[in-house]
Amino acid sequence: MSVPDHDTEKHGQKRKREHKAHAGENVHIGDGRSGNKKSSTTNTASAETPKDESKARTKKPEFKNLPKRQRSTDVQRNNPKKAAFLPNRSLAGKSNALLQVRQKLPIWPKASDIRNKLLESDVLVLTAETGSGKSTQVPQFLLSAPWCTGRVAVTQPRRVAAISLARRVSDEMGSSLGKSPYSKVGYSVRFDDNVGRDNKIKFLTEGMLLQEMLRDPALTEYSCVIVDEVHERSVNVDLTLGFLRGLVTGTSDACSKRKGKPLKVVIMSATADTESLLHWFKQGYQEAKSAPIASAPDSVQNSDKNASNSSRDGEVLEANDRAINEDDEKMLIKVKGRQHTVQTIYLTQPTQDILEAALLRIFEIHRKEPMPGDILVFLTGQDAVTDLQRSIEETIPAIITLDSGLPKLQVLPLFAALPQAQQQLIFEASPPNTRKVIIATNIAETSITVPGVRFVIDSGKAKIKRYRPTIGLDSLLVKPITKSSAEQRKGRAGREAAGKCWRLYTSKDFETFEKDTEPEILRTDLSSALLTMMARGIDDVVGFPLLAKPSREAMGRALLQLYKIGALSDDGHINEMGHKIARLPLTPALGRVIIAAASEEMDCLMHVIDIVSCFSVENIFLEIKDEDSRPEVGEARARLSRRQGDHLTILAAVQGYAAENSDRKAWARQHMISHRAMQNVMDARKQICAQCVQAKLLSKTTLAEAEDREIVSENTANNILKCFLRGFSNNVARLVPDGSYRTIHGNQLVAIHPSSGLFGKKVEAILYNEFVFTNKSYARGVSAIQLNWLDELISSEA
DNA sequence: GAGCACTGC
Repeated sequence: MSVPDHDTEKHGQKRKREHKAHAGENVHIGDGRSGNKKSSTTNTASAETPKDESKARTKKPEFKNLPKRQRSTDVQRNNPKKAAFLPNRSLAGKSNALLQVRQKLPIWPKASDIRNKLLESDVLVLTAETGSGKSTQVPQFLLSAPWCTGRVAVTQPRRVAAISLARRVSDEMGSSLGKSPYSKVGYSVRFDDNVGRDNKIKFLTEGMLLQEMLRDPALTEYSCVIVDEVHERSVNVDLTLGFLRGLVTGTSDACSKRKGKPLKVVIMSATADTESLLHWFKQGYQEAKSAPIASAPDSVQNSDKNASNSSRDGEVLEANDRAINEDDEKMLIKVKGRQHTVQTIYLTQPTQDILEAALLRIFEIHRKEPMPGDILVFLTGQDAVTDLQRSIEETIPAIITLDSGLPKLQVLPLFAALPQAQQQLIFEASPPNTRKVIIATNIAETSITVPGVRFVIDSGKAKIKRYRPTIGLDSLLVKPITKSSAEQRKGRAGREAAGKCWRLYTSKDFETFEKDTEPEILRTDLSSALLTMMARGIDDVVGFPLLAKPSREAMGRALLQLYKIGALSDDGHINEMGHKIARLPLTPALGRVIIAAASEEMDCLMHVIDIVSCFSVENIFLEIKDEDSRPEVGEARARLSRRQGDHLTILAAVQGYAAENSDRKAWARQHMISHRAMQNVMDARKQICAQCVQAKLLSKTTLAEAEDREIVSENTANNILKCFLRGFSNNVARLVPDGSYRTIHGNQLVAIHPSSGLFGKKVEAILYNEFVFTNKSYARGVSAIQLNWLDELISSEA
């Protein structure tokens, strides 16, 4: 199997490369536009390497809830040669064949129960374990409901999941996908909108639904919103639920725009605490009943609870009463999954050395457990993964000497920063008589499903990011996982057959784990979430219904932050600047930088967009390892390096990549820059440019002229950094006499991260993109600035 | 001298 690396570059010369490419996401390109016999792949992928094409761009489509056998149709789609031979009856034929499989899913017998409950109630909470088929079947069940005159939306936390589920459901329905005529199923994710006029079901990311609410807060196009994977509790899902509660209970201003058409909300989750979810919705109905006017501010609400209800629709009130009095059972459905049994084995004594324990366990499994059966090990991070990989590889020779009859071991690391081609290896069949050992971070818990796993080894730990509002610092530390997370990891052994899970902790330790992972909204910088609310008309962000209430401190810090960048007026309401920032798919700080760069005085928008695009995707720089580094790589990198620091170095990298018109992939390899990350940067750049044109921050002519960007002058370089200062005025530290850096606000000690070009350098002051505590407080994405720029900043604000 | 995982018209 060749490494799927050389996918499209030769072909890419001819077509505009940028808008297609975000490897790992586009499950397959162009497919949506022609889900029928004329395989779309012909115009994009190299016909001679169809498999490589699909693999290069695919993190394995994740059919969480479907048995492996069912995935075969996707293989056919991925393989245009094969697909070309499929007769044209394929759509209907495929759908019929799939029906038999669907009927065996645990969720299948629940169809009428689900429909009946939604006749009575607008809200339904459905818990279903992995393998039940909920994500694919429930949307289809609802299409025949009498209230279902509009679309059914299904939200997903991740883009790949939204796309692959849409494809699966369209197959099941005998429909083509997306924009093609008569297609019943579409999807909408960032960079890839594939929704057709006739679509009845639309899969979309949570973020995308929130975006749609900006334009249509009442979600008038939908009869139902299914919120899937709620147990993951992303910030976006919590915001989504808040808005949906307002819509179903009638407290949202937007309700009247639905013109009496009901909105049904189905909340689907694997493990969530269903009682409290339901309780929270009922509480919403209760509050709606006592609130005098839709979305009245607190002060008004408190003044007279029995004041006129006349402004609200009588029907809504009736529905609310019904909901409040409803028996919980009538709003709840639980479905068993179809997982194979997994035996759990704990340590009898706690261990000090997880890697050692994992190493022993791996060889123990390898000697005693039958083949086939791959091993999946969950560790905390990239370092641990590569350490264990090394130990295993060092130990293998000794083990073989002891027992030469053992099967071989193939060790495969898996973490997000790993180049795509290497991630892809886990999906490839291992050589005969070989057992795979996949050593993974949390990426294998939710984002990537590893096939062939029968044995799981769980370290019981993960790195968790947590924001500290008091000092504006993110910490990224190793913590014990939660019970639900441990169950999730264990379940990875039982997807294809019965399996075993070794936990590298005692059952007593397990009992000390928290039940569920703390919702992200409680451990993140809230400025983005609050701006999202405000831009959608929520005046009283403190009163916005959230399943988990962040601390006052965190809210206060975020509001202050928004005020500081000028997104709020003095009275605390969102202003025009805030609205502009909210429209950009960026953090508020980065959005503010964009606005600053568009000013006549600064005039460096195109450059700033390049840098901001990089900060909004993963790290573009690959690590140069000592062993394999070719001298020319070091030189190529050095040519990109800029003395001012990382911002301008990144700019040089993006410009170098964008200017390369013949072979960008080779350029990326030559500079040890991630091609995949760069494709994402190009997508983001294009999107941000388009939005800047729309917001009149950028004229189309400037955009067109900017294709060859000139060398950055000293003055422009300074302006670029001054723009970043606008959004990141808190992220400034100055050199103090002992040679360390301390923050201007708060006098915190800051070390320049070793990945920075300014590492080890002493400059009067630094500006940085991120402040993260790992084993020290590190500044990442660092540039040198002049302290007097801060005075300029203050005087220009005044 | 070091990087859990996602998302955004």
